[in-house]
Amino acid sequence: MKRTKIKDALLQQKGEKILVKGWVRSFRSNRFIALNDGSCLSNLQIVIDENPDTFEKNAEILKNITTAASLSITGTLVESLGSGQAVELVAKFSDIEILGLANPDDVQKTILQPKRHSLELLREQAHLRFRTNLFSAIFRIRHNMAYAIHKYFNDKGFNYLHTPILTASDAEGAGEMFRASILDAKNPPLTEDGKVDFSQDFFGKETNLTVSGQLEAELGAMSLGQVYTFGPTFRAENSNTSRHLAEFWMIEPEVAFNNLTDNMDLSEDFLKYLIQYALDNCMEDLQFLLQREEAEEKQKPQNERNEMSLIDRMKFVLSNDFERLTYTEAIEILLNSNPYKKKQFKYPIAWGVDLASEHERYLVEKHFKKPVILINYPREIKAFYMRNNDDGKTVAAMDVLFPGIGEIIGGSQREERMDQLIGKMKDFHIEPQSLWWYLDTRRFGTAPHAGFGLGFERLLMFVTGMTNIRDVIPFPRTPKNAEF
RNA sequence: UCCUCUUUAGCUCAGUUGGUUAGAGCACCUGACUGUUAAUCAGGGGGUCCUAGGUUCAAGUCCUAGAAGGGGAGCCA
Repeated sequence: MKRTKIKDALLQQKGEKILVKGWVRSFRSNRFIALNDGSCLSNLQIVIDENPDTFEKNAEILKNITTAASLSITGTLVESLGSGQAVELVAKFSDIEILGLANPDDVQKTILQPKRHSLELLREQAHLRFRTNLFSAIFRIRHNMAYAIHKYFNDKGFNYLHTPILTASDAEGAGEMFRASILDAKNPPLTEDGKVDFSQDFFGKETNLTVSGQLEAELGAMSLGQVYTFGPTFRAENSNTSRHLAEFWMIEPEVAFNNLTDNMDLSEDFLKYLIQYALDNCMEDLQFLLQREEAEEKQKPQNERNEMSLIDRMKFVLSNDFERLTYTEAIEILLNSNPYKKKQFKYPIAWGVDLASEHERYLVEKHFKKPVILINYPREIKAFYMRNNDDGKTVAAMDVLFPGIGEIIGGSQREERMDQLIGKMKDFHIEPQSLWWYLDTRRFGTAPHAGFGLGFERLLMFVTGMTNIRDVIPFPRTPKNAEF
């Protein structure tokens, strides 16, 4: 018989004989097995239809139906007599095959033991946390969001571009990089002036893991028109926060002939599509996350609680236009704000200084109370490739700020004018020759274009309501942590 | 990297002014249990008090250094 997934079994006609396989979540009264196979959040209840006088004869199998064991069971689907579920599967001992044992003494030492665990402990056992309701829900949603991203871009005629993960360009300015090398770490070959001789390394030059696929994506966009990347990204920054990972996944669309307004429109439409997709396709898991969040919120003091629930926050973003304003306007608002007047901000506010997260949070969570797109930042505080505005002071940058998360998207219209671009590179102490291939796109039929980077895990934080980024990626890499 | 808090049983935590044999709930083990929903009831086992020094007659408790983790900040997505 072919295996039926529990997700489908729960919808199937009563009276049918089916085969299911999965892992035991709990076993009660020598009779009721809660079986989960990951196809959905819900368990299937197996009811063992035997008299107690058969127990002795089947002691071996009875003993081995323990939390976390894997089973294969054939049985008949019937209407449930209990109140917790609509249907259940009735089976005899002879219908149950133990596929994999789980010793209760050992299970007890893991998060598989059927009780509530802290997120910190679950993180330490990331290899087992998939087996929990919470993390199976999160990673089903993660899959659905990844799929929705590809679907969105495919439906809009974008091309998925695989930009390199190993890269020799060191001028992107997006952060500290991880070196990729096969040289002997203890005794690397040295040049005459005592530096590491990377000419003897695998690529014949110093290479690193990518911090962004943007520059290469621009090259693709200059022919394919619209491209996007979706891949791992590596930052060797010593960031110890709930919003940063050393290895994370980033989506970077890049569109020829788009200006900053087009770019804002794309980012807003894209985010709304993804949130709508989650509501349309992940409701069972979202309901579970909602209930979990509500239980958590009850533990907190009133003033720290969310004003809106998870699903309400998602619907709220869908039904409101993102607030679009310039950096200069944002500074004005902040200078006129109550917290500024009462000297409640820790960091200074002045034109030319980057906004601190307390300022961004004020704008998003207090002033506008919805997602905000900030544009036209001072040129000195943004990357070299962002297009100079005509005022001579600002660049066509945009940051999309979300409540509770901060910057979820960073992007810009790119500088397409060769002279301006070279001028900017010099200002930022980047040797133009090192990016000769990038500059070539401006030599041969240059065109206005724009793009942005979306942090995949930050999106997932918003969609799942998880407040630590380490809980929305299977195996988080952070300073001092690369287990599994 | 900075600020701050935490580290005691498998887990979550209590542990008084430094003082006898370090406790609870859950989990686990043994037994009971055919309509349970993280089942329930009875009994039982289980400790490198984060690590290394130090003070003291005596340290889970006080001091110094370090490690790991949480929260916040910087950097950013």
